[in-house]
Amino acid sequence: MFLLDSDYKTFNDKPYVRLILKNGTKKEVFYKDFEPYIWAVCDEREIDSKIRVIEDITTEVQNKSLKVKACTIEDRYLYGNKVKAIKIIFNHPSDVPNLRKEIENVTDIYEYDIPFARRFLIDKDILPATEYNFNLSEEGEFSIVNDFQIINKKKISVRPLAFDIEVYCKSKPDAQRDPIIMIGISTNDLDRVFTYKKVTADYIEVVDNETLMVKKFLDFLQDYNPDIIYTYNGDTFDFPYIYERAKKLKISHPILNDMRFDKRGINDSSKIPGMVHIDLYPLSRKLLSLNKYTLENVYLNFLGKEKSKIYLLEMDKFWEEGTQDGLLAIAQYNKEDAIAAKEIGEAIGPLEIELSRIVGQNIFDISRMASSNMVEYLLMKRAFEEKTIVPNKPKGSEYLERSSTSYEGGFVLEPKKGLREHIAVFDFRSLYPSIIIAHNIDPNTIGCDCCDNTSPEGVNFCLNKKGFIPEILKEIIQRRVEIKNKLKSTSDKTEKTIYQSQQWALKILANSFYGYMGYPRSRWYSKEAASSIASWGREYIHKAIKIAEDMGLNVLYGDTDSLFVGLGSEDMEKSKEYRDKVNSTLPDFMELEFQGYYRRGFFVSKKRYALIDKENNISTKGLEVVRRDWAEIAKKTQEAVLKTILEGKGPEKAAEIVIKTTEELIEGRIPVEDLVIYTQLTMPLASYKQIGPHVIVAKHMLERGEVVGAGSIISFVVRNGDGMVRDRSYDVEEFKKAGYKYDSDYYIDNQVLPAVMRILKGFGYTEENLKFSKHKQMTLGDFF
DNA sequence: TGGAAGCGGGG
DNA sequence: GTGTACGCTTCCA
Repeated sequence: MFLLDSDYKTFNDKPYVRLILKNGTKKEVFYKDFEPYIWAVCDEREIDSKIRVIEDITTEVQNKSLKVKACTIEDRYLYGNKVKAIKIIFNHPSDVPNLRKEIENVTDIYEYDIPFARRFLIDKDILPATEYNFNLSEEGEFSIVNDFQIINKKKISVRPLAFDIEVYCKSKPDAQRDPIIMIGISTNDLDRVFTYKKVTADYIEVVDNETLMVKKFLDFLQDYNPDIIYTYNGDTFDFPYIYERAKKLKISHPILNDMRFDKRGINDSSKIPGMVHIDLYPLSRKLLSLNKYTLENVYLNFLGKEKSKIYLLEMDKFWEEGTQDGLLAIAQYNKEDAIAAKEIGEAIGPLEIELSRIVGQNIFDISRMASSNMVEYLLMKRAFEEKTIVPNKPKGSEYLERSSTSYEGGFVLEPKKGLREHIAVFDFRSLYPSIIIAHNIDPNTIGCDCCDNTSPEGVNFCLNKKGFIPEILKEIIQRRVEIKNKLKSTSDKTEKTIYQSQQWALKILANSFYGYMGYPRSRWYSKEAASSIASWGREYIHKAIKIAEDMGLNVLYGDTDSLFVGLGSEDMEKSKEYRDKVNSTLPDFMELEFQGYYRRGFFVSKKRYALIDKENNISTKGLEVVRRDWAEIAKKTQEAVLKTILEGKGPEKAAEIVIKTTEELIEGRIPVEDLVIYTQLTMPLASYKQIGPHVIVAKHMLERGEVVGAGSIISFVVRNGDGMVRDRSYDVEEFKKAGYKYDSDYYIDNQVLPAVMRILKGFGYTEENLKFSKHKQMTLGDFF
């Protein structure tokens, strides 16, 4: 049996930890005797009197009087020192925030903000997604956990389901108005699409109306009872939409009662207890480095697969017309989206499971946690084992102070601009983790007189004192080495997937320790540690650059732990020679790795470059404009420029494209559709202090009786004339109806040129020589 | 120049 | 839920 998910429930004012266990089937069980607690530390001579004060604290909440349950004295460590700590035990987790303020007036407190169910996993040393023997007994209608033992088995089996909905809408989907037209499902057993207009295919099930379709889906979910639900953006779209729509349609269903929505600013989440919802959109953003995170793009770039496309307008039309072909096109698209989500889930899900097993927190939480947060839970688990009290998160003022003090990060070499051929890319393997271990960098090892271990920043770290963080990191690195060896020696496909995910999980964690110590919200924050790590890193990359230059190699660019070297030809021997030479000078634990060869590329400025490999795969960094607040003409022109240069046709050819576009703009030949800029109103109109074009346009639309407000996406075009841009902006309909002419200067100077200049700046072009001019005779010489 | 505001994915 | 939250870029004032 393994733990799939956990939380807690209250019965008769007492908290019970609820565990969802899986063993072929799912079982809900409870743990009775876990008590919420926090730590208090004060001068040892005052312990008894402080305890008496704490035990007397009473507070009223909703006519109920709250008191702490009990206090005990325990031996603990705090910041490396042995202390007698007061363990303050509470009756219920919600008593902690209610009594906390008053206790804080009496003495310093710790570990007051660790959620109850998470605390349970830490203290009881239960790893989710890991096989255990749970000894259960029945008490009335409840299953109670008596005890448990871990079984060392690496394989668990989970039952996934992915789904996706399609909505019929004219603008932004609104659950009060716009119906769901199809729901697609993909599992290991079947792929299915539910809809309610007549269309025939073996995977489609047609019901009478939307209400029955939604019910059918909810029934399916309940009957299939998946362990994991994969969606793409289900946190903020599919789940809330189904919920709202079901409410509107007056559907009642047990699944709806179980759904929970957690709105936390940017981090919304949707969940059904017992079914772990993994939203692949935020995960893809976290794990993959792409310049666009549409399902289509992730599917293509991560799995190398394509799926059928459909335009929103097309979908509306197909649904309205209701022809077999049209409906089939929507259904096919819907099905393939669900399949894509499932396949991406199968590639990423195992990683989340491994992270969950290593960090010791629920898969659901892990899939939504930033990696620095995972590091923190890992450290907290270890701290508990070592009887160490966890440091507090910074309070508001301290957080602000930490945020405002910056330190020098990695070294970034100013790139050699222009087009280059034969580029070898090298990376230091785990540069920062290696430094942390080698130099024993930890908030508690800072400052000693006994060791010769001072960072270029001037901070000394003791090598004789045990460093909590480097110890844990060392174990992670060692585990990863072992797993990579196992990976090499197995040919079993399932084992390979597991090892692959395990080593990926360990790599993510190892690489997050540096960021963790420099992250202002960390419990184990240390600016000295983080800045020292970075300073040692700079030293290593400088040495590697020096070696390249001594070998006569052309270092084109470098950033923190990577180097881009011009080889002059496709000289793999030279590349190897360089790598080996650097490695012979590095300490054992560190290694420069050859990452790849690119036949062509260019560097514009720090963090901005593009490369093309032998298979014509283009990778870019910091260049592309793919956001909706850029007009199509800017995106199109930029893409053409990028391709032209990387294909080796020369920047002159790219410049010609730009000049031609500006000419077409001036002559009014660009269709209005390519000039639309989309901007969302994020607040009520009255709240705006800075009035942008979209705000004015929205006001006009409102005056005309159109429904716009917070959340509306305003599309506008800029008209020619003088004055502020915002006073010349109109929504597309009005712009067309009035027969306005667009402002070519605006589109040239604020859209096309900034987009292409990101690239062409590196080739010596200025805005001026990319604009079409009737009077100017262009020659190559003008450009340089 | 600082700070306000928008972006992202989904249909 | 013992948790109040991103990281960057662009433009207005």
